[in-house]
Amino acid sequence: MNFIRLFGMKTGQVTIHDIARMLDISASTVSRALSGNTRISRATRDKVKMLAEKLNYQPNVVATNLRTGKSKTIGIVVPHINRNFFSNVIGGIEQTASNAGYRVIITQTHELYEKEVENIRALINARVDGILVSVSGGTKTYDHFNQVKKRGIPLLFFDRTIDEIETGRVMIDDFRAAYKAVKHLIDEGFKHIAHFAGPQHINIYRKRLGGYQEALKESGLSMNEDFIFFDNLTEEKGWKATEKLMKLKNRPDAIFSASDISALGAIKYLKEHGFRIPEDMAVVGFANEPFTSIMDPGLTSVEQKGYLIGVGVASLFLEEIMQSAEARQFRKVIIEPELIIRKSSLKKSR
Amino acid sequence: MNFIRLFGMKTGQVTIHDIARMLDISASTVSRALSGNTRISRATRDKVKMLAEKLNYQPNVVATNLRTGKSKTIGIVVPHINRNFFSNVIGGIEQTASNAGYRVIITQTHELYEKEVENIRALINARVDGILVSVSGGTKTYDHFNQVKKRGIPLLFFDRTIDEIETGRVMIDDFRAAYKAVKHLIDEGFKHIAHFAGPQHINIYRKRLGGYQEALKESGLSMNEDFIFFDNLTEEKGWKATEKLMKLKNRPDAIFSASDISALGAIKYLKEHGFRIPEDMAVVGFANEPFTSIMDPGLTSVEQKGYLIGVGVASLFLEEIMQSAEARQFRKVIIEPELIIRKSSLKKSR
DNA sequence: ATGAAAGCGCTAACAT
DNA sequence: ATGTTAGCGCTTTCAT
Repeated sequence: MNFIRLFGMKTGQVTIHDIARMLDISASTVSRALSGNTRISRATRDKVKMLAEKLNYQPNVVATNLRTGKSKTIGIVVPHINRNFFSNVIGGIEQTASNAGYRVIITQTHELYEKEVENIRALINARVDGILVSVSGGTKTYDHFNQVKKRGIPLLFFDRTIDEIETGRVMIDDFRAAYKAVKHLIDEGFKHIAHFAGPQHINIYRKRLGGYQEALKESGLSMNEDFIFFDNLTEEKGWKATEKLMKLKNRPDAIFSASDISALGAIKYLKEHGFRIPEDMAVVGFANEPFTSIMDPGLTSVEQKGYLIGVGVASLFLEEIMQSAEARQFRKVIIEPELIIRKSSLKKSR
Repeated sequence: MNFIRLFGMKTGQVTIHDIARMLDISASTVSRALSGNTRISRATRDKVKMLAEKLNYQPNVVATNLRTGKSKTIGIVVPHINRNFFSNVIGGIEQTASNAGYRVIITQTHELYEKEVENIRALINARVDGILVSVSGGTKTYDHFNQVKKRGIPLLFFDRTIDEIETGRVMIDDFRAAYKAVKHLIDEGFKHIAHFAGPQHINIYRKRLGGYQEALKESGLSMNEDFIFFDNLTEEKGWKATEKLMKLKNRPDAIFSASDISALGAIKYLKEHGFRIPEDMAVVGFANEPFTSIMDPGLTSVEQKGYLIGVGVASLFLEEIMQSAEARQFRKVIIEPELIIRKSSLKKSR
């Protein structure tokens, strides 16, 4: 039984030892030749590279990861992978990460705290080099995040962040986004602006309400409590809220909705009841969902720059990993939102 | 210098050796106790588990992967991660995979052959246990796929497949989808049906044209060459094609478009020129993009069941990995498409 | 029921 | 410029 083992038996794949044996040199020399950086003779390097090519050698990065303690992998945790905004963010992360030689593992929480804890644990076990999180709606305690930090793994938040935990983070300025949207309506000449504000225990919705109030205040417009709704931001709730608004004695002339989908509900109600948009009622949404450009009239909305957020948070990660754990400073990047103006909010003739 | 090393120094994380040392037993016993399956005394198992818990031990899966030659990871290759259809597929894969203890690495090709080759190589190097691919538009040669098979890594295709390579695959029946759509129009009483067919070098578009033809033939309706367009399926091309159709002496009374977006172009043209939908012209699209349900009138379209395709291809992978490489048989799963009927195609009064 | 030892494939400190 | 050696953390035979 004296076969010369030519290929790794388990995997059936070529290893540096195979190459070493065939060239009668040591494995470390092969390793050096392939990584290129160490001093090695031109001749052996060429020999090694050619043979590696010929045998179609592919390095086992699992072994490298174990040896070096790095995985060149980033873990992502999002509520839903297939929500337009998040898949744009993921696209941005993937692009930036892969340019820097990192792979990306994606997990979703479905807004469940338990799933989030489990995903974080799995990513730690996989020894990812960093974890990028948009926090689930159901998250109450933060121990799992502190675990990540305690282990020295870079943790970054995007979009849905937690103030209590010190990390790098990237988000859009919801206050300013709302301010811009309402200011635009005011500039167009609308004076009685309603707001679908959403549940106020959620951070971003509070900020959007704040921006709405600020814009009104700044322009000396009064706030009308009957004009503000705190329902969930569904299409149906948008429809119903609009119904209520239109039955008031003093109707508003514009709606700023904190979500596109409830803005859609509003528009459906208005159309069904023969009101003209924007003449009888202007509408502005939030998120710039693909359908907003397709509706008739087009729905003015706030673009949240998902792709840019992804690029930003991945870049922050790359920055952070360059620094020693002690030198780390947690940068906060606020992305300026953009108001995409369409017909649903244009009063002035142009 | 006689410190007892308590924790792995590189990673700063607890290992089975730390636990072994503290309990004065061997690492293999710890390993057994934690994996649970081998015969071990109840007492030691409990001791080990409690200490592991207390120290918050997290197994290093990289080490396990190296040792076992498996990574419990599936690689996915798609053209674009943030296209609605693909992100639904990915959602289905992620769900199914994570239930079976697999993680998922996602890569995108942006329809580029070179990117596809590179991604496949990276996934091989990462020693993923399987690779699930929806082939890029730019792919001309198949050597990179054969590499995967040669290495014994399960390879599966979904949606965009390659007939020349023997693999498990999951897709929808495009022929039947088109047939159903056109049959529906015929049943509604439309007799002169145009088709935005798309570039015919692409598999699925040929099949859709086939289904269109079959439905016409079966109903004894004649085909009119002026009614078929082979342009790219953009909104603009849909608009222009419709313009041409409406200027014909013998106009069609319905359009079946192989994509929603060009159907949208058609609808925009029709609305802008005062034609009523579906009275003057019925329209059916393909893909059931979110906007189809939001338009007015709603656009009848073919639902491609992305989530189901994801579940299907992940399940096929799990099946395949149970079998020895020799016993493998490549199952082909065809998902029955569903026609989502909305107002844009309803002639009969109801 | 438990331990000793070997090794997955790679890298890197230390030699020469 | 190259080889030797050790070890990343785990699993798994082979002993006892």
